Amino acid sequence: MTDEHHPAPPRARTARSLARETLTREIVAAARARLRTDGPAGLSLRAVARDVGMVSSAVYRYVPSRDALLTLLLVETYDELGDAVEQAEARAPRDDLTGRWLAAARGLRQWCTTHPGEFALLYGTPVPGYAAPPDTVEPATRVVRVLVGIAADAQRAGLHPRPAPDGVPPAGPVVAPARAYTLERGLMPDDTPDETVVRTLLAWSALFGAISFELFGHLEGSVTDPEAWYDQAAARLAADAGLA
Amino acid sequence: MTDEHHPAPPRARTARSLARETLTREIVAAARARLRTDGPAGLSLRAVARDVGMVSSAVYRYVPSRDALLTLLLVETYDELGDAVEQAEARAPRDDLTGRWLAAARGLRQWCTTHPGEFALLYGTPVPGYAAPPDTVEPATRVVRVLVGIAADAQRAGLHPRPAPDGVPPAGPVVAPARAYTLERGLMPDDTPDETVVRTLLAWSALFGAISFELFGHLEGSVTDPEAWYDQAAARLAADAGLA
DNA sequence: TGTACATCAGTGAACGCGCGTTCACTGATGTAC
DNA sequence: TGTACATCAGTGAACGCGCGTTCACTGATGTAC
Repeated sequence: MTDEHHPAPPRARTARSLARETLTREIVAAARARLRTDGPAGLSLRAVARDVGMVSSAVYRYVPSRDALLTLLLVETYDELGDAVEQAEARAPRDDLTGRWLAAARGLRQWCTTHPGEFALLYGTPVPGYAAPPDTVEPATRVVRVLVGIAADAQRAGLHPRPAPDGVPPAGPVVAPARAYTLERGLMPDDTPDETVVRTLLAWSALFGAISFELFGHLEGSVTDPEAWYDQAAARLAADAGLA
Repeated sequence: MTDEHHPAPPRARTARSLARETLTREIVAAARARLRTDGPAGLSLRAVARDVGMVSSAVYRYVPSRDALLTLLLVETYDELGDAVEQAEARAPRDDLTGRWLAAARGLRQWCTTHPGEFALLYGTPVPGYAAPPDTVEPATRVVRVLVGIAADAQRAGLHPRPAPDGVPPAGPVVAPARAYTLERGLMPDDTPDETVVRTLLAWSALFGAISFELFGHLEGSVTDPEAWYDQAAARLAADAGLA
């Protein structure tokens, strides 16, 4: 797991290990800043090296390759976003389900709009030639798990989403994998109806659709106050998901 | 408007002008294929030249620069997507509003999933350093105009969306620019309620959120049949927008 | 129908640039005695 | 506390590569008479 270039951090807080930590942080910070200007696909170790005032080969003491840096960024930013959404949601009173939903949704947008480069990395076009390793999967699920938690509490509180519209085929098969995932982890009560699961998934992807449209410029001309528009959208998604 | 390198096409169908047309098409086709493998940000004139069997400088007879090629691709693919959605919607009976909506939504997903490279260009991370010129704006609005058309017919048919949830601030200011846009172009009746406009915008961005999640890999693990899931989502968005 | 000139398509070399990554080297820091 | 050796951080040069774009040139096509 360790090799000569990337040893496990020693237990002693030596000057060297402290310097290593700061410089690693500086490199990651510079890389994140670069995301905004150059885009995830344009991320360059040499540019990052210049930004932190190192010669390009020196960053290889800290990061084994460009792909590894991308992975580092993915994990760190997925986690940071997860933290932001969890903390925003946690601030709302437990029994105010709509309030919790709106808080989570706003926390989500808040983080994304203040970190557009990172948003592009996480939710924009995947970087060609780069395949995210399995360690990025768990951090990537944190946002949707917050939403699932709210839906689960709504289910426990006896609230139910709107019934499926007429003529729609049963949602069971469609949501089976998602249901299995949440049940295995005890994220939802066993008796959660299919409709709740569909609605949660729909609301989740709809929130990201709204943010993606804002950040990628598709609201230009039709929405001048994206924050207010997002709030309107989030409130309706909450109501449709049966949170009130 | 014309210069020595990019003259207006002559009226006569000379061998030269025919060759020019085919080769231009080949270049654009090769560029579109490249989008899938290299991503929009990685689009390279030299790679395209290789693909069409030309020396790199030769493509400058057909396309003045890489940015111009991007613009060409944007306009062509926005228009192709617009055609696809319009035609899909046009095949449904006029008075079946939900049917028209579902047809449009499916046509949208169908085109996007069969053209993932182009989808990334249109709706993924914007290409750093490239600013889309104004001529791309009109083609970009064609999809939402189809949805607005359906909502307008629903309004004319006396159908109304669900009322806004309790406690939500008035949507009027938020949708004012969108309403102005549609009114100027006669796309919606004057008396269309704010709620219809919000719901249409929400449904529009939610559809793209769903497609973006599918194509960019965010449904992995939670949805195994993205087409069926999309249908479920689209049906609910239609119902919530008051189409039935 | 034939010729003379103008236009255009495609070539190949070149420009200056940036990229990821490796490697032998230096000097500083850490560790064991 | 001091010394000897091992580890590590950072340097600078180099590798082979791809990029967008320009330019002088050639041969083929088109047009005017």
